Amino acid sequence: MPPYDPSAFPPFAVTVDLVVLTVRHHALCALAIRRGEPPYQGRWALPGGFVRVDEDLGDAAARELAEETGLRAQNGAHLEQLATYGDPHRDPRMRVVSVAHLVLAPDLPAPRAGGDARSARWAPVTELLHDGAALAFDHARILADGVERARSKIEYSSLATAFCPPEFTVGELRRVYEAVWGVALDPRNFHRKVTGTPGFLVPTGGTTTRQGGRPAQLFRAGGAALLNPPMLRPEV
Amino acid sequence: MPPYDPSAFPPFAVTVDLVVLTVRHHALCALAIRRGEPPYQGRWALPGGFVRVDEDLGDAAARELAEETGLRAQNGAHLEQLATYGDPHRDPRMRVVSVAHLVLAPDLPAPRAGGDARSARWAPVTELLHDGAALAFDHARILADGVERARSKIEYSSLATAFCPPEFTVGELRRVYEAVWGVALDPRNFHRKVTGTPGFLVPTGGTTTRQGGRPAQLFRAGGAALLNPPMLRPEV
DNA sequence: TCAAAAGTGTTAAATGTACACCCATGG
DNA sequence: CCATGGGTGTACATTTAACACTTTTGA
Repeated sequence: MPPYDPSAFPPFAVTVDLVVLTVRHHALCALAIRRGEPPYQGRWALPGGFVRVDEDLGDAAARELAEETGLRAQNGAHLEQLATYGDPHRDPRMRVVSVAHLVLAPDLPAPRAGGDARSARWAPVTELLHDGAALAFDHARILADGVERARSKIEYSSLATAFCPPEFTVGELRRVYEAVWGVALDPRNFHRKVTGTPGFLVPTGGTTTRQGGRPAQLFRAGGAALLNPPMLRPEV
Repeated sequence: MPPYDPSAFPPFAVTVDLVVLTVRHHALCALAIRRGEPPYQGRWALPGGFVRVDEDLGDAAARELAEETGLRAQNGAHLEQLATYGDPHRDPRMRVVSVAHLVLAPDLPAPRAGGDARSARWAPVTELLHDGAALAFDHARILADGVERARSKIEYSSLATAFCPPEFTVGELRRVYEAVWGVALDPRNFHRKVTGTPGFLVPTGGTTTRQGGRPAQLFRAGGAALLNPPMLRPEV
């Protein structure tokens, strides 16, 4: 790396953007914020903000997440770095490099953006990625990358449990997979598969009938991060 | 995203670092550059440099790759973004955010760094990640992340062919998998598997005896990016 | 009593694994 | 001739996929 010559390499602004995903009403949804000022005033965008001088990237993402949603990354939600976007013209005001992060959260929280519920909402990703939605900046691309990451990662990791409350049933977990992948899964084979994968689920002993029908066992996420064997996504 | 207030958010330097991997002598190797100046003078580091004002991140990575190795990303080599590292103290001089990229290249090229071969070399990753090696900055962590990405990605994508010359044999491809994963694979089952995976390999019609023994068919990489079924890495 | 969701059993097909065996070359 | 790597056949174990069937609740 050559010595730093500020005149040859003007500085950049560095931001974090968040793809916050959850499953609501059997649909994969993302958190969107309505922009109150130019550019892209009035358009929907991903939550995000500037990284502070003394702050690591992951810390900045966690801080923005707490500020915009009240969610704590500790508390069930999963936070990981997604990718970095640095097209010279992605922001018309200046040169901004944005480190996008992916958050997977349970359905519980109601969005709040500075206390103004009208300017933040959960929207189905199909809607946000539709041609007419026209998210601000390159946020459609970032959202699409985040959704793709989530779709592939629940296949070989235990991350699908991050979409569930602390205690959940096999059926609830199955509906997460169905919503994220957009397919129907055989409930009987799914049950055998997840309960047979070591470290994925641990029974809490309790049961619930909140989904109707016969009482279902309650589970919480086991320690395993990687699933072996993986969940198989039905082919396209 | 709030308005940009430069006094509140001092600027960052943005760099790209490169994890350039190849397979030489049955070992997974990475390109290392010896630092000629402080900090970490005399220590080995990953190649990299500052992103220019009007340059996208991928373009900066491709440019650095060409400058430091003569490799063109077009020509067989594979280039993808890896991850971004932004710890406030990762560079003692100033706040630097580095967007690491991963390059997979065939064995052919001899390293050259500004024409000085003594200051650039291919080193086995086991050696570079050994405690005594002490790569500069956080480059050991970046290299480890790149190796892990390569190990998992050749499992479900056709990327292993990026380590091979334009035409290669099944045995040569197998030795790539063995070097990257550090395991021995059954040559017979491997042959059936790769030739049976649609879109992975297309025969060129030629044969070669460069590995000795019976002449082997030559193949080139097929169009498929994702392997279905995936190659299975033998369990640990 | 019925609908709904949970959970178990069973079977056929597909896939993975181990290894015996033959093939075609260079030395 | 023989060592070396290339390639095919085959048998067995494991996994997947489809679906019949039983269980336990609330309405």
